[in-house]
Amino acid sequence: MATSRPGPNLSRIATSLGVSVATVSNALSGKGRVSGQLVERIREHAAELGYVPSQAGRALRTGRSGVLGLVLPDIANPLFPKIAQAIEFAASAAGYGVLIADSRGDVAAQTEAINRLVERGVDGMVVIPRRATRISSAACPVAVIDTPSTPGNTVAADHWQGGREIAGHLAGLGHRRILIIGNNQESNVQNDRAGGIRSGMRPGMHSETLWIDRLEQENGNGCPLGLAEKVGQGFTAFAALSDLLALRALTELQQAGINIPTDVSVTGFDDLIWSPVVTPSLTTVRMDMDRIAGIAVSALVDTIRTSSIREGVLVTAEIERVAMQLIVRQSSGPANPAPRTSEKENM
Amino acid sequence: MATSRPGPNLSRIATSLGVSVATVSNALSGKGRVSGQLVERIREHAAELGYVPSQAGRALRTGRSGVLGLVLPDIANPLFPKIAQAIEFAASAAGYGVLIADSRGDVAAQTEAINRLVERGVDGMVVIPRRATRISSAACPVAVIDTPSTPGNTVAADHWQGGREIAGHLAGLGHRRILIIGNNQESNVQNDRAGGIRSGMRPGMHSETLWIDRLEQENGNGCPLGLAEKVGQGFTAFAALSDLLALRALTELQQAGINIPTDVSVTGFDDLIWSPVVTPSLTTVRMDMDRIAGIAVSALVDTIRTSSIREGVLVTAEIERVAMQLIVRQSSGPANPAPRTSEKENM
DNA sequence: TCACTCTGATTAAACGATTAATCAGAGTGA
DNA sequence: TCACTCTGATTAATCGTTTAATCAGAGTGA
Repeated sequence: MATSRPGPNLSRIATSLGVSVATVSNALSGKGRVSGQLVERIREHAAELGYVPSQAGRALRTGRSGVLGLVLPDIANPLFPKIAQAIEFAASAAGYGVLIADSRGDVAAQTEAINRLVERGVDGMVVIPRRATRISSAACPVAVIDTPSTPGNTVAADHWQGGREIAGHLAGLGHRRILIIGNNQESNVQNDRAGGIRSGMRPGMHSETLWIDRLEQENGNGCPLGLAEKVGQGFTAFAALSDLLALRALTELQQAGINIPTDVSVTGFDDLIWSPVVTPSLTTVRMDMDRIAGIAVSALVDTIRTSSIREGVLVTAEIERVAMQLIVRQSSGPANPAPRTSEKENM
Repeated sequence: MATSRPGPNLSRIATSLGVSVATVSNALSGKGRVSGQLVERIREHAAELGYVPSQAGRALRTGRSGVLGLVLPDIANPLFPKIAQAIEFAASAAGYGVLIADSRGDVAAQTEAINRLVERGVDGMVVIPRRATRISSAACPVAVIDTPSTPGNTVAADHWQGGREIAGHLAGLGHRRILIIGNNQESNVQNDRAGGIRSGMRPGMHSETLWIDRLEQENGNGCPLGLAEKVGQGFTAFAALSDLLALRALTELQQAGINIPTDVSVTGFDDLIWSPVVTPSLTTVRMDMDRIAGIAVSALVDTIRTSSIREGVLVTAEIERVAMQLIVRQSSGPANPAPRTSEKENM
């Protein structure tokens, strides 16, 4: 129950040096008027005492906690490690801590998670929204990372352009019939990626889109996608809208005895952890998460600094879209004019 | 710059009701002596004003922030989503927030991350340590989640037993020669898993262990593992020590024209997100992260409640190991007495 | 009636930092 | 010398909550 004081505080330093707390505070923050040598002495002494300012005291006085919230409604998302890492890094560099909030599940839980963060006094938050939900702005500045086409988006990877990269790459390899494999038609991100692919196709090319969640509603989770059949229909390239889907396609095709990239090509999105190490390694498109996180966080921090306290605003950044980068690996190759599923050549 | 007051505070409620702040505080926390009806009135009024206690004020007074730190030195780890989700859920249920800290890289960075958390005033932290590092306990209670064989471990999945499950499963399918595929020999977790597999093998069974990092030091990252050759040497089962490695093995074998599970079996660990959806879906062993997180957090919270402030202790829990659960899917099947790599049957 | 206890409330002092307001003293120009 | 400015420091209030200490009043037993 004891509320002892573990570390030294301002007043300890002050009395120990025979000056006032205000002077110590000013010296350390460099704000008031303190003589150069005194500043020196105070800083030195503070350092040697191992002084760490109390966030609680500061927060109480200033009304700012120095903490940002990170809301990831789709936390099972395999992109999470990258996102969390990038946000934490950027925030930490700006002197902020990162409080995570997960809403397992529905939109109500997302709102609830946001409220929890607000109650904990975050100064602002970064939200990667659940598919197609709008953030009714909370009681603090909010930066949204989704996709440039989403209204209210702060900054995001240019998924549309990423799609064009994929289309261009496949077109250059001579592919004419492309099957786009998506998960959920509600997802802004996936829609933009698919749209980008379609818009990047050259005359004479044809695409079809397969949305897996529909298929799974009928046939159960993890059901076969029937890709071998698609190969029979003349599709030579499978452009998945995420690396997880690409992996699923890759293994299903391989299991059916179809060789990649000899028979057909497979591409993904995101450059997730397994993409470089599967066989064949996955051609994909990478987003510069560090850059995106950096922009989001610095825009957020700027807004926090300039806006009055507890104001709910959607943060805007100068750069709203960050280019994606095509990573060509082994899973894509020249189009095979007539791939056969029944016989195959080993190299 | 204005330090305005966004929400109502204790004194607002107090004056509005014509009572003292202390009474309001007591009524809301149920601590002092307040008459039943007054408690009722105060609670009601607080609720309708939408009162939210200031964490800063409380933290300053009590010396507790209500925040736990989560240190994940190996944040790129694909297990991260599950861990973070489970910890956040458990902490949130106990009334705590979760501050994340990532140390990209070395052990020094890990220490630095821990310090950052301490500076932010966390009441305790959960650490998933970098391979084989010991946590020199910080200035607050620390719960460690690694593996039961690690000294100082608080609670963890029983990786050894998980290994035995795998061994038993493969033995039951008639496999006699097993190749264990690990990543890093320094990892306590992987060593325990491998040890469990070996200890669970029946007489007449034989195993060999392939550590990938060595291979990659010579041949570069993402190099082939030469598994087809191992099949030629009579190995019929490949027991990877993580699902990522299993995936790598699976695709390499498939690409070499070896059918799974007809020719050989592949198993993993962790039941990561892709395990159910690849073809063939992956037989693996799942850890009950929710349970582990629950135990770790409640042990941590208990320690925080009872110990005096800022004391650095390694938390211990009653239950130290949590059983892993075998998930049998399609990637494992009866041993094929003489698998051939050059020809295969499609079902 | 007096001394005492018990109840239900209030008072006031923290916690640690920030910052506006104040102040002492030195220097300066007329 | 006086009025003024400038510098370098101090004083004191404040943020919102918790909690030990205090207090007024009612009830009680002798």
